Amino acid sequence: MPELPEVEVTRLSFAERIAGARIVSMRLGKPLRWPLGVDPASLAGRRVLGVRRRGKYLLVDLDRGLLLLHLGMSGALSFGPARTPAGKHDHLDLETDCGLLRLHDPRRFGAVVYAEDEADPVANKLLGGLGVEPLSEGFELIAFHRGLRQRRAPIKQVLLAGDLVVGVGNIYASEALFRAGIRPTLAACRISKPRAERLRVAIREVLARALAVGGSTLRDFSNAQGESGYFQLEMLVYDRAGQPCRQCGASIRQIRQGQRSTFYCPACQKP
DNA sequence: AAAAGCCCCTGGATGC
DNA sequence: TGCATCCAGGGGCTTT
Repeated sequence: MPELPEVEVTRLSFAERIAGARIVSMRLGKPLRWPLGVDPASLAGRRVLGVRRRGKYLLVDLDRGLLLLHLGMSGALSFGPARTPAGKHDHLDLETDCGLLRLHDPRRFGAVVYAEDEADPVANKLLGGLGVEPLSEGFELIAFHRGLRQRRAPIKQVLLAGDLVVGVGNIYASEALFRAGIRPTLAACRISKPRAERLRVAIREVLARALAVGGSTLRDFSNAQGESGYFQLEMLVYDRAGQPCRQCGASIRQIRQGQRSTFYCPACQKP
């Protein structure tokens, strides 16, 4: 479910409302990807300062320590008045005096991890190897092209790896490569500087557009206010195997790369 | 160092 | 209706 736009949309939908809230209690459901790393009861009484995002992680800053949240493949957050008891897939309930922050995650690839600070070994292990933020000033051509040049793997998989640039997942990798006219199977090191610039711009535009329309809701994504996204209506290649390219009419192809589906137009995207 | 595979887990869609 | 198989928006870890 959640790539950078969905995570950011989620953050924007509750960050201001939860800022300043006092934690009343914390309840965990079934195990997520990693243990919390602290006694949940010890967080009672702490104050939430704000919510930041790094890649696909949300960082909930407390007056002491922080919580790292990851939505994995099927996670979604909600924040508001607690109106229903925790369901079988609600694996985090953070009760505050401003509302209940709840993580719903059927597949449990998500995570809730406590760290004293970002230098904490636990936090560093998760955040330390992350690449540049694609929507930041720091995402510039020279370093991006230099990074691509030292990778022989297919460009799609380099984008997904997240150590060069973060936040680009399976949907937006296919979408950005289509907009850049680049075949997903092309070795990253063979992308010329002008094409790298096209790709850089395409990544920014696709992510910014998805963010602006609330992300993509394929199955069940919704932000912390329960609102769904609409980028799926604008997808040009993802999940469109066999359908005509919206640009040239050729049949969209689907292939497997690293056990993930990739979609592209054989005519518009050059090897 | 980089790349390729393997898992973690549940549920929905599809096929027989 | 029941059951088996495949697929899904991620990414850390282990092995080449």
